[in-house]
Amino acid sequence: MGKTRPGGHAVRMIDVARAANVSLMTVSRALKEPALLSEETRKLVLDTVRRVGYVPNHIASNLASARSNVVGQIVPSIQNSLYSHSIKGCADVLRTAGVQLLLADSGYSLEDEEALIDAFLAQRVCGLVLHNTVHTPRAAQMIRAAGIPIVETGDLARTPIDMAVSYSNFNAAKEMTLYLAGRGYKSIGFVCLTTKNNMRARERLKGYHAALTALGRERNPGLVREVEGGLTSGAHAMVDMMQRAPEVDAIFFAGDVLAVGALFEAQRRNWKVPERIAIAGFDDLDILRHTVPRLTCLNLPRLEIGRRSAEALLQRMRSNEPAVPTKLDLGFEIIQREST
Amino acid sequence: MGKTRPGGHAVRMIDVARAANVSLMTVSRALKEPALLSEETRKLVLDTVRRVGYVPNHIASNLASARSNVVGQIVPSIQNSLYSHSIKGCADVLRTAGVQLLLADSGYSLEDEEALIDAFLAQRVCGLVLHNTVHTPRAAQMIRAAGIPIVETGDLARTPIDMAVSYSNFNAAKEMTLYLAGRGYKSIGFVCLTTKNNMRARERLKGYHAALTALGRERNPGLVREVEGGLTSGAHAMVDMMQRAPEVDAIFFAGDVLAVGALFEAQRRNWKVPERIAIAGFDDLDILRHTVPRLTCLNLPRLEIGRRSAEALLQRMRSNEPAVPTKLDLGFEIIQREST
DNA sequence: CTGTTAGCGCGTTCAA
DNA sequence: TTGAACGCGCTAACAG
Repeated sequence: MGKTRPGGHAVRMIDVARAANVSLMTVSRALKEPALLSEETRKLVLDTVRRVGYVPNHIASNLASARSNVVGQIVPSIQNSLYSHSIKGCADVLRTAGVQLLLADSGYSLEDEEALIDAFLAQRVCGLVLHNTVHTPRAAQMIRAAGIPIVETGDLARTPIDMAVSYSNFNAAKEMTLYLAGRGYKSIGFVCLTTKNNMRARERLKGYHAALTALGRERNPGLVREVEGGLTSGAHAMVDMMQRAPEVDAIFFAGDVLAVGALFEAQRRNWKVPERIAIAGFDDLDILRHTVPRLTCLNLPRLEIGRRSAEALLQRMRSNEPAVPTKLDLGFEIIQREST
Repeated sequence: MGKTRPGGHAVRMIDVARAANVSLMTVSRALKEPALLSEETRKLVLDTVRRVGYVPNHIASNLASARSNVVGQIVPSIQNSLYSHSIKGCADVLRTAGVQLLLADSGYSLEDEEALIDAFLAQRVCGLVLHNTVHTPRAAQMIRAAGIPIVETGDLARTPIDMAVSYSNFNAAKEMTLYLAGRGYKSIGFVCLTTKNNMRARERLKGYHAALTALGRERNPGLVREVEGGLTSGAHAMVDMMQRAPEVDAIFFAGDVLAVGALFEAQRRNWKVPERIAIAGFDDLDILRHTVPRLTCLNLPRLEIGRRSAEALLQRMRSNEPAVPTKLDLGFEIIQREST
């Protein structure tokens, strides 16, 4: 693709050196190891750098030093606000360390993820953050072969490739189900995203089932729905479930904005929440705090996951320690509001 | 930062060449210009590439060819869903061209934007997308000096540094105001984000005023509020305005989720919308289609702006044309719903 | 069609 | 504290 400078020649380090009447290495040091130079020389060089408008060439620097200052992050969807919190956390921490963020979304596809990992490795990223704990065999193998630190988020991987930073979808779904039971709901419905190709949804469903088992309740297929994302899906799932299983008194929407969609539908139909039907959501989206009634949900450490992932990468990069697999469970909390 | 391969040596192009018993250039060509090779050689090389697990080193490639395949994008906020649509559009188009996206957020600060531009130029990005039409003098000068294509979005810049792809905030705000007047509202309030340091908010306010002038109405400071972002701000602004200027019959919330916050507040207070107060929003957030009542708003081509920005960059990169300043106005539309 | 030569801009290493 | 030589992994330009 594009020539870096169609318009002319960039100022190189050697140009600065000549302009300041020092060697190239002195310029290099003034920029990277200023302590090694006399104050006089350092000042001269840095002034010259500014005067001639020199912009360091990290790409050459990276090649020469066999290091990189770019981290790659792959999320299922850039537009989904849940992931943007992780991205933000990651970007913030990386920035303070002078590391750049290469971003891409996989569209929930393992094949696309593999292609992106390929591309990122070709860019010689010095670390990787994946919102995924399942990968194609080739992807996993490439990452291992690259020997760079990598953090898997999105769920607590049983056997991380390298490191894992997340909460447990299983536990979160289980605890919320138990919590609803504790508030007296006898027939708790469960709605999640399609579990096919979505390990996180699968874990949540398992957690729901585990809670039923713990409660000594029967599984009832009529109380479970797998749907696509979106406000409309949540609305449909609720209406449908209440028709086919009229005994349902609470629904736990374990995904995205499903709960909000259901709540709006209830408003439209003038169904009282929680009297007629109780609703609980998964993520603490901003909006859940402002609906009428406000929605009970889980509070997941999305931003913190991004931050801690970046920190884990940076630490591993600095201390060239061997890749000791590490799991970091950041937990979650249940937020009680008026909808349950 | 991190060594690229703490664990061992990467397979280089020369290793592939030796394994396949050809010259290094033949490997390079098999990867970049396969048409130049005999089918036999090409197949041999590509097989070897796979067999030895070679991952191209774009960083070396970029250095040698003085090209880059990374585009940088800077948005005010990564978490704001408005911008994530632009990011998505940009990322999608770039991906099909094999170009990567370096992302960062400026936090609405010009100084931070300047620092990021610095960092991106050091990474030798081959193009830049900025959601901003105002920059520090040094930032603008650095960009020009770098000679790379750049797209400014977020508003239609009067004099773009290079190219501009956007809608006009001025026109959008003006048209919506006129539209509300056309629906019979006599006293139209206006709420926007703090205009200090925010050219887009400023343009919207100007558009509102221009509409009043066109309508032959007086400006009334009691009908204008500048607030911080957030659902709560919208709610407060509405309540406050209705107390101090009881004649207000419609409020145009020209920013973010302000309108949603106001609507929720109205629900809480049992104020009928639009009978007691009409509410119009700026962006067509997903949720505006699902509230009760659904919200009238503008539909802005956020995704398309990202896509077209990326396309503009790619085109400029391919044809080494001189930097002819270009403006692309993608327009907007008004979506009438029940709230007005 | 394939190979050879000469760098890209910088950091590492060693010498002064 | 400073400098010179060499090479990172790859591509451009030219030769065969």
